[in-house]
Amino acid sequence: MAAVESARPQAAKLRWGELEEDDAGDLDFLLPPRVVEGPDENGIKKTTEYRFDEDGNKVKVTTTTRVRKLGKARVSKKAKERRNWAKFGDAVHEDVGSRLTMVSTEEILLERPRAPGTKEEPSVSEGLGPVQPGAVLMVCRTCGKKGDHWTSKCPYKDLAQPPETFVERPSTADAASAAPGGAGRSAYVPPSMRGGGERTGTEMSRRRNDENSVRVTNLSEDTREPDLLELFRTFGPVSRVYVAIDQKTGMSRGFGFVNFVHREDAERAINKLNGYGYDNLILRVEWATPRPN
DNA sequence: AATGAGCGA
Repeated sequence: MAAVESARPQAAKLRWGELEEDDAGDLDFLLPPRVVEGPDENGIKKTTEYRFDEDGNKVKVTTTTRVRKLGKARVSKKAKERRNWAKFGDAVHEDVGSRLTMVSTEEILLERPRAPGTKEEPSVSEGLGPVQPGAVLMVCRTCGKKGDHWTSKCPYKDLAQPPETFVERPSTADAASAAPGGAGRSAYVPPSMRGGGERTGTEMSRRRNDENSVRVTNLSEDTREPDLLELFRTFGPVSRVYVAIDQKTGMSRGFGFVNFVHREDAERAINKLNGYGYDNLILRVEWATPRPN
């Protein structure tokens, strides 16, 4: 660095990036200027320039390039073919060739818990008689009843199939998605649970339920709940799947639980899948012992 | 080898 500065004091004014220049760079003024010819009618451009090579010898460099004519982009055969397709969709009403790209007007409906602008939970006080102030948040997550009892005290909590008499409880999956925010419980339907129909009466619940609970261990670390569901649903309606996740790492802990609506299905699943090779590992499938609360 | 999270007065 010091040597450079003493030899060529003006280099001190250069920024570090400019110092990266080839040493000969400073002597460029000794070279003839660059000459560019063309491009001619064929798009051929010739450039003649001079530089110093690494040994300090003057070298003449001529470059010939073909310049693509403006607006004459190369189009692949396939693309040309596509241009001859008959117009379809919204483009059938367009003049041929007027536009190659159409803006889609297709409506895509997104499911969301509550559409913006709609009101939240109906007020607790409506029609429920006297409600303790401060009890507004007391909504049973099992039956949806407000201001009456906590989930843990729900009279229906042990019922596999909640009675149809539940207040404000949509009885079908369709009703659940058609009335976002209106029901007493979350209207969100996980993707794997959407599209009701077949599943009537076997509603998957996030709620813990120890009925017909099957413990699955020796799961590979990338087995997720949908995978478990796929595997076990062939035995009958599954009310819940759970894969234990390490809260710190977010990784599977290698075990999970599957709850069946019917005990016989659980039993068949255990008999069939215990010792079953899945994702390079041998599954262990057994009855789960209920966890103490 | 291994037994789940959330959701509160």
